[in-house]
Amino acid sequence: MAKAYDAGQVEDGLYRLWLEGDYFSARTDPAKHPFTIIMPPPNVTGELHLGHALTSTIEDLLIRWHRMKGDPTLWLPGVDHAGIATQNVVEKELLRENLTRHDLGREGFLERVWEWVGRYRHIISQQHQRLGVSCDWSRERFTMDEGPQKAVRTTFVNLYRDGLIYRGERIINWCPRCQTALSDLEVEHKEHADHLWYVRYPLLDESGEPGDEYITIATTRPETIVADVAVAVNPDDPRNKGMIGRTALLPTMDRHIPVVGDAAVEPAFGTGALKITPGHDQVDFEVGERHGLSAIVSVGADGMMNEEAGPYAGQDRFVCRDAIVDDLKAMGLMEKIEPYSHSIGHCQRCDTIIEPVVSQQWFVSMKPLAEPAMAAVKDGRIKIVPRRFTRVYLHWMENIRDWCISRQLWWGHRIPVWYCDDCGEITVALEDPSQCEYCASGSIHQDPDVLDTWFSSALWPHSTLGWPDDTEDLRYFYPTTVMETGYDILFFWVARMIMMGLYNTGDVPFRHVYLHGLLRDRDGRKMTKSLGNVVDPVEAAAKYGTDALRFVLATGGAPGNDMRISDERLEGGRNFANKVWNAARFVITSLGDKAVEPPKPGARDNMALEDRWIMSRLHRLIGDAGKLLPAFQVGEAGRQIHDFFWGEFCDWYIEMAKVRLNAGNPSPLPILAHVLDTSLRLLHPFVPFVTEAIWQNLRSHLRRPEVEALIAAPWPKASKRWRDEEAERQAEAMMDVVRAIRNIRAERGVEPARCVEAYLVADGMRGAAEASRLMIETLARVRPLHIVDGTAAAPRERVITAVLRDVQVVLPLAGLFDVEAERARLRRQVDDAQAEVTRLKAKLANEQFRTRAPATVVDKEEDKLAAARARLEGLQARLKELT
RNA sequence: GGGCGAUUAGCUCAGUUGGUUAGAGCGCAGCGUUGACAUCGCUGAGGUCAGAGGUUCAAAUCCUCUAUCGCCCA
Repeated sequence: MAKAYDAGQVEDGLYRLWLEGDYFSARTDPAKHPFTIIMPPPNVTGELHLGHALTSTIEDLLIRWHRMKGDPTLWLPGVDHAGIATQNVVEKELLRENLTRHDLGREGFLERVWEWVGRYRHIISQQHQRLGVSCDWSRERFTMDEGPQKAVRTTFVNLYRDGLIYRGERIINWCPRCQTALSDLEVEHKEHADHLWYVRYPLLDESGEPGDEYITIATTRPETIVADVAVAVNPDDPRNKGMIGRTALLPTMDRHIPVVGDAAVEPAFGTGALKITPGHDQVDFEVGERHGLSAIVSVGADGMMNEEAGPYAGQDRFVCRDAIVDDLKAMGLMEKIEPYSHSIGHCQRCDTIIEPVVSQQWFVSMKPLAEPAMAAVKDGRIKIVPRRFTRVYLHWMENIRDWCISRQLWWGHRIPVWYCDDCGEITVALEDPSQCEYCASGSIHQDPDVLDTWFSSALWPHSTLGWPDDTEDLRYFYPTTVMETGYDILFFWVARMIMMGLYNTGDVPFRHVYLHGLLRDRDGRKMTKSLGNVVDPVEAAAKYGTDALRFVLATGGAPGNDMRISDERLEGGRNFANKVWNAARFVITSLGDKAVEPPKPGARDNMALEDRWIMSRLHRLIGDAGKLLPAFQVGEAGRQIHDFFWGEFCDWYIEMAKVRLNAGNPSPLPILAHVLDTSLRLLHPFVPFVTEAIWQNLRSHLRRPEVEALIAAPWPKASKRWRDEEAERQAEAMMDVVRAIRNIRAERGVEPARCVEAYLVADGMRGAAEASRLMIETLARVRPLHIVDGTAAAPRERVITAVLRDVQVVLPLAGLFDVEAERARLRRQVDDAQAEVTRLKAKLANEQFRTRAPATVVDKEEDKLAAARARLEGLQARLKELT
């Protein structure tokens, strides 16, 4: 084995080993419950980012863990066609050839998109493999595959026939740059420092001519004045009493518009009078409907003012704003302009300011779908981790609004609706129809629009398993076990999957939702291309090793919390992989050509103290990991395994084992091999490559290896028979002795190579001390170590003493002895011990504590007090002798 | 306007049913190179767990309020 772990050297080969061993393929076993994860499909737009790496790390971890537990596992990978996003990137590519999609035509353009898809699907799966994902590639799906296409169309038809999909004229969010309608979720609201313009609308007098009176409205959008159809005031607002029923003259357009009364008008806003523009505002649209007002649309699809804008036609909407403001000023109708801050919708994709506009689109009626989706979470059929997101989910569901699903794009699932050119009726069908289902006319044309990408995503957990067909996979793997994704798409995706899963299959799509946090750069900023602070997971994996990246992602934070990623952290991950590698290198080298059996708990009483200790610690760890992982506490589990491996196995056990090995005693070898083997199993889901690489080397040293590769090795089981409180207590005490001696040596500046004489006042720990003599001598560089009973048996003059919980250490360092230093040292420790005793005495003197606290807690405190007292007495006696 | 989260060592973060002398990594200080590992080891310094009340025998952990930062929804 190489002296340092070189990830780049081994990763590709190991992935091939796993592929060739066919470990990723899902197998059904009717006798067992499967563990299933459907991978959130990355967009086919481009390359994976760190968020994908986090997703695949956690999912791979869960999958590998369950696979080792012996559960039939399915991890199904896939890719999303990502309607707008992909259309945008392909259009950008065309632009470099000075082409638009219109130059190619719809069919030609789609050909180009499919070329793109071919290229990027490949790149994405390569990148995933680079990250070590053990998903079932034979079941990989694309949202535009035939199966998912059929699922989309079936769902649309069913919803339509159930009256849950309808076509209507509503205010929708229009992106003038993407030139498509968007759902509410695709709009990001941002605060803008803007203005509030106060505009006077002249009122007509009895003769029907504009008189001296006017009504002043306040608006943030003067350019839409051209589409005003009314002015509204609150009927309860005394300021505008008498206005209702009158007629105003619309500035710039000279149109007569009524003043209406409507309770929706907020009297506190501006002047209490609102301009009503039903064509470009949600609230105004509703006011318009109540008052039978027509809607005028004055902004075109491209964001330019249209012919309804009269003199302003052809101007950009914001250019027009300035022009109208100037004109109003010139007409003397601009009363005042105030600074005003409000939030404005932007296209999530391209950041263009959204134009709310009345438009005919297809919608899904959400309320009936939301009800069962809320119930599924409320009654626990679906559990969301972390739990706090349950409320966020329910709140959104309770206030759900209809979902605009049609997109004016070319790339995506075409809406399965045909319009009859003769009778005007609509045909909605699974198979492309050749004639109108009402009048049988052959003159029909399909709706040109496509569906929101998230419509097909919503079906993903069942469409990937074969729905609407009744497939074996669907029957066995659905409902799936875990949906793991970022909390930022809880509404976009998770909520909609629950709704559609229930609607289509009658069952929930998954049992658990695990939401991870967002990744940020070292300064806590969101990673974006424009900031240039994006960490490329493949680059990071290449530089530090895939395991390093995975370990940091898996253990660097807590569920649902955002996480910062930095080179320092990745270095830490790399160092850990190297540590594991080197510890293993030591064990394997020590084994030579031997093969060993795992230790048996029956033989425990004849084993060395440190052997019993590490076995006890190991089984405690297995037990803890076994509780943390099912609770999705993957970070905590990983940290505990890490701490055990580095802090106990490497720092102590291996060092202790060397003492015997160097004396020609091979008895630690089975323990070394077994603890390493077990640790590798526990670590494998976190750091699959380095552990597999090591295990391939270790395997021939195991007497009966159950399998060919670690990926398929059984997950360790915790055994009570290995738990040994006594050994833990004794071994800890002996390690404390080593630490105490090292501490004194460092403090007194004893040269590292020099051995010192030491006395260990062992008393009740005599047996452990005798057993640990050589260990203490070696690790603390002591020679000789005298083990004695009672402080009287150790020297008193010019000695440095450490009083520990159960034992005392006495170092007769005559040459380095300094009375003042020793006195100060002891005083500090006496103070500490005194404070501890006082604290515990007070606690135990409290009658309430004794009666109300559980007996085990009280006992524990009693023990602590006894130990603290003994220590204090020892320290005081020692201090007295000094003075 | 409503909701959620964060606030713990110089920095980044753990700490899930309340019971530790509050932990880790990085950084810092001192020491260390004859075989597992300098991608390392040993030793050490460093925290009134944002603030104020409260519940409790016991609070970093539960409740209320406040402050600062961030996010979501309207």
